[in-house]
Amino acid sequence: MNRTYSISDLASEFEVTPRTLRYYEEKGLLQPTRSGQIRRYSAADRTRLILVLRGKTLGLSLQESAELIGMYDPSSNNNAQLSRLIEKIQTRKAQLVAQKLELEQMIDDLDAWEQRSRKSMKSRKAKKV
Amino acid sequence: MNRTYSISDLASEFEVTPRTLRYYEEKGLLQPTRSGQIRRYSAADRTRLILVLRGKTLGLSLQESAELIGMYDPSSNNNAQLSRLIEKIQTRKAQLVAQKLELEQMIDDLDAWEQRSRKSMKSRKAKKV
DNA sequence: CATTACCTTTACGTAAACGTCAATTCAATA
DNA sequence: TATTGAATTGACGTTTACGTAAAGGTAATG
Repeated sequence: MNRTYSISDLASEFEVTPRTLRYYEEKGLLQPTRSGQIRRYSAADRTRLILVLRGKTLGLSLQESAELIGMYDPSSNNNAQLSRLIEKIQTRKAQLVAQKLELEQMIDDLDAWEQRSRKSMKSRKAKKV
Repeated sequence: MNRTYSISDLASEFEVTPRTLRYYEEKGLLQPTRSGQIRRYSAADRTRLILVLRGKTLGLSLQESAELIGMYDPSSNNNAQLSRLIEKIQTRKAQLVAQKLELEQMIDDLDAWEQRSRKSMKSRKAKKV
């Protein structure tokens, strides 16, 4: 129990390079312990890594991810901050929803345009383009 | 009609610098015409700018935005690509939804922890922390 | 006509997020 | 014991997305 991970364990599991993990440590996102010179990553480190990587797919900077993760420190118990965090996420989600609607509008436009095109082609019968 | 915009028009409207607009042009995202040396942005340019900026808030690179915008070229009328685009957006939205759920779980955890803390404090009565 | 207000290009600078050697160390194995 | 494999620490390089002068053109205005 209390399993730990080597740098290559995590690197291969999450398809990042060791360099990336060291960089994240440098930026305070991970805090592996050392057995001698070698880094040993805890389950907590692994979880934080997951959060950082997810943050990236959501377009957050490492800085932002660091802040968000800091807000989920059970010992600090800062629910107010966590609520604000959720608000942020909701805002972002709303942006995505809006964007999606707009794209659907676009595709509808294109559909309509295609329809008209087809019709006018028909009316022009065999006329060449 | 066929209104155009100066670089500072767009810059101030969208709160970016002229440098940014020139950079976007350099990257092929905008294609203003010239009256003499001066750039004149069309409504189409303005629309593309909006899309680029929105892409940014969604965490897309300029490259990615360029690709997506390219997919919405009415003259190309490529509905299949547009559909793929919508899929991408939906995927991203799903990620956000999942993330939000996870955060809500986190806040619930913290709430529960807080509850327990309060209770144990009660049971210890006036014992100092 | 001189100033002001915008615009231009050229070009070097910068922060973030790693990539990519190079030179070592250390432990396990042939 | 020699080698191999994985790890380490520098340290410089790279890409993206602009920032920031510097030096100059142009048009309207006092």
